[in-house]
Amino acid sequence: MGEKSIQKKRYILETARKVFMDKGFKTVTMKDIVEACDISRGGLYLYFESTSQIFLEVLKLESEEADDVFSDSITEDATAADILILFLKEQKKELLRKKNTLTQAVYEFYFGNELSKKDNVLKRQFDSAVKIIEKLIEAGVDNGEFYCEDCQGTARNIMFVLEGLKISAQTIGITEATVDREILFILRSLGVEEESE
Amino acid sequence: MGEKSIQKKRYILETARKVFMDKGFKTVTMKDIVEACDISRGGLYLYFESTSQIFLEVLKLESEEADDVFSDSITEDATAADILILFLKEQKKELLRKKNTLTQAVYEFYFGNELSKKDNVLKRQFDSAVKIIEKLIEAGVDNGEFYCEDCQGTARNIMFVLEGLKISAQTIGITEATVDREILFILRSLGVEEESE
Amino acid sequence: MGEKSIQKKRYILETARKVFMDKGFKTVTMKDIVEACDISRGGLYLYFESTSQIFLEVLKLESEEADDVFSDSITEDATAADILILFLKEQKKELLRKKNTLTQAVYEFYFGNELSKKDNVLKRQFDSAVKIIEKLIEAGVDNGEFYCEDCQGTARNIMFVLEGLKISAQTIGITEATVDREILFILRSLGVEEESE
Amino acid sequence: MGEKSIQKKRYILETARKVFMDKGFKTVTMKDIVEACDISRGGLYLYFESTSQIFLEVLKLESEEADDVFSDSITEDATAADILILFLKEQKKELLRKKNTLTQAVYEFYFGNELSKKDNVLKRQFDSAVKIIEKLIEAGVDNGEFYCEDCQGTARNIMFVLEGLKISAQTIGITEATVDREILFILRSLGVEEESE
DNA sequence: CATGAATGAGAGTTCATTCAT
DNA sequence: GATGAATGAACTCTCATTCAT
Repeated sequence: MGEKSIQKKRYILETARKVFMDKGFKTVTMKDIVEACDISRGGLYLYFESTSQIFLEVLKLESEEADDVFSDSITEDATAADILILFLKEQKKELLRKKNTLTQAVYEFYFGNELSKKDNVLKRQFDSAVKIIEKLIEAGVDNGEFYCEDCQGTARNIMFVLEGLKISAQTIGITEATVDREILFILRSLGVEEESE
Repeated sequence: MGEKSIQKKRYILETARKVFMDKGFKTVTMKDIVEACDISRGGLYLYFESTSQIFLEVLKLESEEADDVFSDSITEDATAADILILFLKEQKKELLRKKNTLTQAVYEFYFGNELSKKDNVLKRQFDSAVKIIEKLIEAGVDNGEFYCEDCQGTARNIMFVLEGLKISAQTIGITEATVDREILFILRSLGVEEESE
Repeated sequence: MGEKSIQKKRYILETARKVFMDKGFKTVTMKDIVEACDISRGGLYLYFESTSQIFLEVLKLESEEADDVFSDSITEDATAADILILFLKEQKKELLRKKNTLTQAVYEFYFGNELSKKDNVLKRQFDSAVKIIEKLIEAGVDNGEFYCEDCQGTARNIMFVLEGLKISAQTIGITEATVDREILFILRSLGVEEESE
Repeated sequence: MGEKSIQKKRYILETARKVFMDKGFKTVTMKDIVEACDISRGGLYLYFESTSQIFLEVLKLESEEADDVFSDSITEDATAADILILFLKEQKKELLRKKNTLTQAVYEFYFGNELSKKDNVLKRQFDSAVKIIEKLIEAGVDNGEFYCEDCQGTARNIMFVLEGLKISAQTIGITEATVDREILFILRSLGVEEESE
C-alpha cells in the first residue's frame, strides 16, 4: 500500500470516527461512511470490509493518538494529588461532552460482540487505568497526601464510579454538579479536603 | 380490545422481551418480533406500531412486575445492614446474568434517544434507588451498624459503582470475584466488616 | 334485507360519497370507507364487495336524488332563455365547487373501466342533456328568443364546452370569470345579448 | 451522470410512459415500472424517487419532443383555414387514439394535486394554445377566410370543446363522427363551409 | 486504484379479505 | 347480522456487495 493509500485510509478513519460519534455503532452503515467521506461505494471496500473493521481501526488510531491520559498530568514537580485531580478533571470534561464522544459507539460495539472480546481494548484500558491510579494513590499515601487503607480497592472503586458516570451521562444525563459531587466524594474519601475549579 | 387481545398483547410483549434480551434494542426489527411471536406480518401492527413503542411497553410491564427491588429484602426484623447486603446481592445476581437481561437494550434505547428523555424511567429508578439507599444508610448509622459521614454521597457512590459494574459486565465482562470485591469495598467503607455468601 | 339493513346501506353509501368526493375513486380503499363509516371491517362486506360496486351505487343514488337538472328551472311561465340561463348558472355553481363534487371520482372511475361502459350512466346523462338543450333551443328559436341554424349542433357544442370547463376546473383550475365568459359566449352565439347576475 | 446513465434514464422514462398510458397515473407503482423496465428493484431508485417525479419527467420529455402542435401545419403558403383545419385534424387523431395516450394519466395526476398546480404545464399549454388559435383566427378574419366577431372568445370556445371531447373520449367514449361533427360546427361558426377528409 | 451502476435481499407498512365468535 | 382479529400479498425503500469500466 502506497503512501497515498495510507493517507486515504487515515482520512476514511477520521471521517468514520465522526460518523460513529454521531450515530453510535450499530446503526452506522457502510453507506453512511461512504457518504461522509464523499468517496465511491466501491472505493470504501478497497480499504475496509465492514463497519466493525472500520470501528476497530478507529479505536486503534484513537488509542495510539491518545497521548496517555496521564501523560499531560505527570509533570516534574506535580504531587500525586495534583495528578489525580487533573486526571479526574480530564475525565469530567470527557464525561460532559455528550456529543463528540465515541462512548456510545464503543458501548454498542462491545455489547454482545463476543468476538470482539478477544482483544478487548476496553478491558485493557480499564485495567491499566486501575493500575496507574493505584500507583498514584500509593505514592500519595507515601508522601502523606492521601489516607487510604486499600489502595487497589479504592482505585477500582474510582474507575467503576467513572464508568457509572460515563454510562449515566449517555443515558439518564448528568449535570456538571453531579460529576463534581462524585469527584469531591472520591477525594474526601482519600482525605483530601480542599478543591479547586 | 377484548380479553383475548390483552392476552395476545401480553404474549407479544413477553416474546419481544426475549428478543430484546438477545439482540439489544437498535438492531431489533419488527420482523424479528413477528417471527419470534410466530404471528403474521400485519398482525403485529394491530398491536404496536414500532419497536420503540414495544420496548417502552416491555419496560413498563417490567417495572410493574418488578416488585420493588427492596420489597423482598425488607422483612420485619431485618437490620439495615441485612437489607443493604441483600440488595447488593440481588444486584450482583442481576449483574452476572449476562444474557436474560434487558440491560443492553435499555442502554441502547436511551442512547441518543433525546425524546425518550422526557419520562426517563431510568433516571427515576436511579434517583429513587439513591434515596432508598440513603435512608437505609441513615438508619444503619442511627443504630450503630454503619459509620458514615456523608450518607447521600455514599448512596450516590454506591449507585454509580453499580452502574459502572453493570456497563462493565456488558462490555469488558466482569467476574463474580470482581463484583464481590466491590461490594466488600462498599461495606467496609461503611464500617461493616464481616460478610456472608 | 330488512328495513334496518336498508337504512344502514344507505348510510354507508352516503358516507362513502363523501370519501369519494375527498379522494376521487382510484385511491379509495375499503378501509377508508370502513373508517369513515365507523363500522367494522367485516361489516362493510356484508353489504358491498368492492369500491367499484359502492361507487356505482353511490352514482345510482345520486341520479335518483338528482331531481332532474332542469326540473327546478322549468316553471310555468319561464321562457326558453330563462330556463337555459338557469341551467347554465346551475352548471356554473357546480363547476366552481371544487370540493364536494364527485367529478374527479366519476372521471377516475370511468377511465379505462371498460366494463363500466356497459351501462355508462355518464353517457346517458350526456345524451339526454343534449336532447333537452336541443328542445329548449328549438323552443327558443320558435318564439324568437334565440337565433340558431343548427340546434342540435349548438346543443352538443354547449355540452362539450361544459365538459371542457368541468375537466379544466379539476385540473388547470378556472375562475368564475372564465365560466362567465364562456356562458356569455354561448348565449351571444344564440343571439341573446343581455344577461344577469 | 455518464452518457450511459442518461441513456438508461431515457429508457426508463420511455418505458414508464407506456405504463402510464396503460394504467393512468394514480395506480401506477414503482414496482410496475421496475417490472416494465426489467430492472432491479433498487435500480429504479438510482434514477427516480417516486412515480410523481417520473411522471413529471415523462411530461417534460413529451413536451420537448412534441414539436409544437402547429409547427407541422404552418408551412409557407398555408392559409389560416388550412392551418386551423390541420390542427383540428391533429387533435382529432389524438382524441380517437384511446390507448397510447397520456390523457388519463395527465388528468389523474393533476386531480387534486394542489402542489403540482405551481407550474401547471397543462394550464400553460392550454393558454398558449388559446393564444395561437386566436392569432390564427384573426389572421383568417383579416384575409377574409373567417367571419368572427369575438376571436378570443371563439378561440377559448374551441379549446374548451376540444377539452370536452378529450375527456369524453376517455369516459363516455366518442366516435369519429362525433368529433367530425364538432369540428364541422366550429368551422361553420367561422363561416368556413367546405371541408375535407 | 477508483468509480458508481446494478442487483437482490430484507425491513417497514398497508390493505383486501376471511372467519371464528 | 356484526365484529374485529388475523393473514398474507403487495408495495415502498434502503443497503451491502459486486463488477465492468
